Amino acid sequence: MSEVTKPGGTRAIARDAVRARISEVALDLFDEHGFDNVTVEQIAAAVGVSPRSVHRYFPAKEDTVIGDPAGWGEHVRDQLVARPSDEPIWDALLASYEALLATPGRNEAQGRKAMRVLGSTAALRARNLEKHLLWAHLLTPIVAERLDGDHRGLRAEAIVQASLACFDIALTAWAETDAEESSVELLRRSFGALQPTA
Amino acid sequence: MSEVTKPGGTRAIARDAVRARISEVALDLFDEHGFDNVTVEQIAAAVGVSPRSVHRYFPAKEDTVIGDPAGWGEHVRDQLVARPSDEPIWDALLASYEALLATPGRNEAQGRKAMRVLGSTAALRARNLEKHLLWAHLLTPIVAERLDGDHRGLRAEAIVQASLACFDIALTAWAETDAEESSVELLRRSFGALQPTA
DNA sequence: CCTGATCTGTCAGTCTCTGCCACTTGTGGC
DNA sequence: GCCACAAGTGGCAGAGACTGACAGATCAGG
Repeated sequence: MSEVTKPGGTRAIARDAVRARISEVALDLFDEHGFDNVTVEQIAAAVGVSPRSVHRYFPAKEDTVIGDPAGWGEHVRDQLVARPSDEPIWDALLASYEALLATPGRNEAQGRKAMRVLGSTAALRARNLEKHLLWAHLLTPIVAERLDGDHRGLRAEAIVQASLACFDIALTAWAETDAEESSVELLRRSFGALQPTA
Repeated sequence: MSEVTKPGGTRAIARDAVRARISEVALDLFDEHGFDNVTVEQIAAAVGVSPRSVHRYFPAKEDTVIGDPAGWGEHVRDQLVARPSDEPIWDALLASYEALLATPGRNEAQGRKAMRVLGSTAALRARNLEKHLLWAHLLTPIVAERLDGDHRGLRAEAIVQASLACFDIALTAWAETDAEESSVELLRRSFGALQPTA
């Protein structure tokens, strides 16, 4: 994503800008009226393009909120593989997620708004689930490699899914509180709930 | 559901039968051609009713596969509240899910087919997620009551979501294997993955 | 048999999403 | 500066899921 001065770049720049603008306008409308009460036609009108073009930038209405899942998933995976192999698996996962949350360049208010809208609409929760499944596919083999004993595949899947659940709960809680607590703090707390012994 | 000879019951019986028939036919079609490649019109034609009637029995196409989530969720909740209050929370949850899986009157082949179709389609996974959220809303307050210390709400949520993830993973694995292992066995194993210390 | 409630089908309409085609606009070569 | 080509855009038509309204059919109970 975002090459360094790609040949013929002005067009790509314009495209990215339009894409960001659609996403921004859509999020505002969703936050105000609710996802289901806003039509693609309204978004298009607010941005100043045709409904057809909105669908060219975003295959589905939900994608205006979710964004690009694959990129962040690979980021988490890279963090996880970089962890020392003798580290407890839960610590490694927690650290990987923390690195993601600590990534700069993320607008706090915008992020909260996105999470709020996301949590309040079934269609968006569904898209978020697909993102999690994508992440799980990336993380599970790595986790399985670090386990001993039988049934590593199943156990790795359980661990990854459970950790993703914690991640989600932490972000949801973070979106609902008013900046009183950091997302990292909430993430650690939800992770801690699964390990009363640690 | 299914009262004992409800007054004016013949109509209710017919209704339940038609409902079951639609669900059965739809599941077969989905399993053969894929969920997205089967239209409501085709299901209606195969059953012998109008498309409008199919939507009368099932608000959404996905509901023909998922069935009634609320009923089973309440069943699990009842199991959980009946557990001794000094039992470790994970044991109580495991036992509650086990009781659900052990419920008789569930066609094994039909169940596997439903889980197989469910796992292979995004729209159905989404509906399944909504079921889980419904269950989570029922179970979380009960779990929170059994916890000590701070942040019981968040911790209870993490525990419930993680346990539901285990439940789902076990059922998915069960649907993919060929009757070699019982669903209860797989459930215990996935639960065990989260408690290496126990 | 008749009355009223329930069930069903048909029709029209909304909304998301997808091809298709024509038109405009920016890009690069000459 | 001009021109061919690619990329972006808009309008149109259509599929498919779902909803509301209306009219006819069906069945329980008096």
